[in-house]
Amino acid sequence: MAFWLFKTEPQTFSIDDLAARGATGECWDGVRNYQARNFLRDNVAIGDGVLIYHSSCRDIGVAGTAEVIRAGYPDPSQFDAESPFYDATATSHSPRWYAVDVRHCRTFAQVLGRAELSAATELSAMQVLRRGNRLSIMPVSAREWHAICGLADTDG
DNA sequence: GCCAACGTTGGC
DNA sequence: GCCAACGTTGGC
Repeated sequence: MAFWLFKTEPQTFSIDDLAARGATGECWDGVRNYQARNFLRDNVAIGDGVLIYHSSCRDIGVAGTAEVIRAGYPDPSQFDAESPFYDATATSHSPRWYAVDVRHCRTFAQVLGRAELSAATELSAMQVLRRGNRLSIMPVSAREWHAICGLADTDG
């Protein structure tokens, strides 16, 4: 079992939106970066844990957790001419972009902000905390995962 | 709104 | 295949 961090802008799709999807979960589509695509296509597996990270908003940070319920498959939005994620160069025979499905597990009492995360020694090397980081899908170590769950448990 | 950092594009 | 220009991301 592996752990991941997925970024999302909550004004577009938040942890509450994910929670509202219940056990059905949500297709995590629209990822248009090759490194992130490769993770979705090749590495993200059913049962993996996902930190839901809110970016570009007032309360930046880890908002809760989710679980992968479907591994990588061609992102349907690349074939949808009406979608902002449409990619005319992609074909069903040769898809370019991938998605996974996730379902909500937990909403933290408070969003764990960057200052709080940075203060934890176990999280000193966390990729999302690195300056200039722009990856929207990135691996998280088991140690980081457990440290963050621990912070959430003792928070609020 | 600013600006640094990054990924992508396109001319050569 | 290099690399400068450009557009985007994302914290502040």
